[in-house]
Amino acid sequence: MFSALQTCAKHNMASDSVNRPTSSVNRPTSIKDIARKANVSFSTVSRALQNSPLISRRTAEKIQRIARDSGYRASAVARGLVTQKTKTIGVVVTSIADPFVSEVVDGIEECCNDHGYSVFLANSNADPDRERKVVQSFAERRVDGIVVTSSRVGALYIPLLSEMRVPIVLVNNQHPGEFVHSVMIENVQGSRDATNHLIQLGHRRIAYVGDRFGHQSDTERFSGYRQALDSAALPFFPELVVHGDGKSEKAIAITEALLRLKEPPTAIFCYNDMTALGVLRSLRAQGLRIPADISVVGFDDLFIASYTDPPLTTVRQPRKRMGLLAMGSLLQLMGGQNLSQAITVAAELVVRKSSGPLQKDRR
Amino acid sequence: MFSALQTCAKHNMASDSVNRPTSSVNRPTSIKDIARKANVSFSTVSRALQNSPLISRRTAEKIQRIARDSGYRASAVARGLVTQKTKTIGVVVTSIADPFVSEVVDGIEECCNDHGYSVFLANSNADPDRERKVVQSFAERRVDGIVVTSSRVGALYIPLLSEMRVPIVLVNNQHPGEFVHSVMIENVQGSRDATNHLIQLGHRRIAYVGDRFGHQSDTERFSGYRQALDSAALPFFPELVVHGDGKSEKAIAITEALLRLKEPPTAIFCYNDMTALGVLRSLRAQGLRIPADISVVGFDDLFIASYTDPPLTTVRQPRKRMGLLAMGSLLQLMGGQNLSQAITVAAELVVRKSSGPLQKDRR
DNA sequence: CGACGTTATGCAAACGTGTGAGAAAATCCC
DNA sequence: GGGATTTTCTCACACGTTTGCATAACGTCG
Repeated sequence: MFSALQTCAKHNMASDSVNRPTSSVNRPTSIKDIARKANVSFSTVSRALQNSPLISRRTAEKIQRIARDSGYRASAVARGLVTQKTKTIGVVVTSIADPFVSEVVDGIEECCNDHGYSVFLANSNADPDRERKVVQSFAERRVDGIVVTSSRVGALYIPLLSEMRVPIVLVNNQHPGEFVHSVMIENVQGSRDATNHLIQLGHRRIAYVGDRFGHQSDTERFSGYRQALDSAALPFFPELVVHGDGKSEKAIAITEALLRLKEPPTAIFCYNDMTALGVLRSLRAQGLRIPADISVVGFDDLFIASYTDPPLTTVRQPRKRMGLLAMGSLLQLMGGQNLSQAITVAAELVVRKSSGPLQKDRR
Repeated sequence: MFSALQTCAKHNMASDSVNRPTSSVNRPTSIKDIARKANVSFSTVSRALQNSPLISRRTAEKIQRIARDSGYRASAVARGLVTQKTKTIGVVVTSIADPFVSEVVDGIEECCNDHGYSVFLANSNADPDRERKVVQSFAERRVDGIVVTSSRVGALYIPLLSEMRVPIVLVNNQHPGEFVHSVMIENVQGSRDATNHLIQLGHRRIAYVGDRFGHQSDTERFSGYRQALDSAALPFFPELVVHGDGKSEKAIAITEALLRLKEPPTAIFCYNDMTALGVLRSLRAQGLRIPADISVVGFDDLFIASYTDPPLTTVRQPRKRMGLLAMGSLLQLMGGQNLSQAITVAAELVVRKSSGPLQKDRR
């Protein structure tokens, strides 16, 4: 047996030194090249570069110098094959061009970079098929973990999660469910704060322009609006609640309809800033002064919110921090810890110039 | 020799079947698992899954069925190791949260996805050190190509490029140089069109609010502005040219100074939309009507441009298309083709409501 | 019936790294 | 000075694929 192994080894080495000179494809310098230059075996090189205590300082320093001088970069793919860890995570987003998403990704990337991970980015375009394909590609890449942002198909991940054995964290997902880990904004508290703010300014007829009916975040924000009305003992007017689609065009038509009511609202709380943008434009087109004639409040605090005319009062989602938190959870999960709780993040009311007391006199 | 190989093989197989049951780490199913289930060698499985003509239809179908049923995903990392192609590209951006950048990345990602590539995303935060580290990490990952967006340190890549042998494409880079491939917006043409537009509206005193002095894109946009004045035989007033920093706060102060001139401009052409945002806000604060009293034109056509009051006339950069083009070039380069030309993309004037003829009478 | 193509499959060598086991060398202790 | 111990390094295997080459199975033809 022993002699067989010997022969085997010799054969390997022979074929090795025969093959080497024919490397016309110009591979990147490998650990073997360094070993040859340093006159040690390549496993010594491997240990030296990891600062293993098994290697003497002198040898280690010599090897490290040679490696540096010859611009050697250890292959992460070879390392990943043997360690079964790629130090890689996959990020699935609906669209990276969405400003909400891109800031979350900013946070994720920063955290990854600090911990030696690289991030694979993939758009799903909100298409479940595409989303499935993307996750499969992550499976082939053998990512160590996955973050999914703003997906509407969280349920999809439950079977996938059991199939590929990597942790998944969802950010602002539609149905966070119980099987997966998630980071969520406090929709209820945020919109309660926003509505309370309007109530304190003296408003009694406050409209809510929502997203499509049935979407979880819309339901939650509406619920915060109701809670604020109730705890102020204000009446709820069903005709002041309208469903949009989270975009500004639709909001324009909706606003016109609201203004045509016998008793129009004196304030409009919007599902998000994009909706508020449409509302603002429509109000201006009608010649109304903001906030003297009518107040507007948004949700998200997109970058644009401080540049509207007047600057928009809105509810801030700390997007980058949410990305950091998601990645923090993922790191813990990948480290084998078993946290089960979903993280929620407080939403912060940002008061600007689009909300104020009603001023009928000056009309 | 032959018997040595035999022994070697037997040894391998023996150790293999001994080790297998101890796999308590729960690895993903590998090609060998499939081979065992299908009662064929694992190389047959490999060929069957690639639809190699060497495998009979019957066997191939059987294997494919088994693979599908057991949720097998071939390891891209193992494949990458042997093929020396990872089907992976690296994207370096200054900040993914920048709306310009994120749309370029959107285009890149789309193109990658269509061609079976995955994208590694990394922020450089405009820090050259960080940028170097990021590229080194890409080198370790053995990416097949690199795209860099909006970097100010293009020169950095020339040595790096020769060290790691992968093609690089730059998008809107500061100094595209001659050694690398790039996609650039037509700054000169774009700002010439914008300035001409103002001239045709009857403006004679047109200010230019630039970026920091010395930045290439600023120099080019200023040059387009000069060309338009010259070819219309209009005088050039140095006092109407001011350097900002591409952000809106600075633009506010600059605008105030411009209005304090003995003969203030009747139109302001801005280096970018962010600058224009500051200009608009400042003009509004002074009680000026736009465009009746003064016209404003931006550059970039950020999403926000159509939501300002009034909507901003600006020059569009087709960001997503630039991403697609960059990735298209990269695909060709990775395919071994040797394109040497830099791609330039036409900028398109988008006329909205912030520009118009002067109306002194109605003041 | 044997020589010879074809076709379908298996074998084994890579790819570049990590790592446990053990050999060799150096050092120490009595 | 010889064995014990420590230090330093090497061997060989593994990770999960792809792929050139060998070969077995199966006609086909002279």
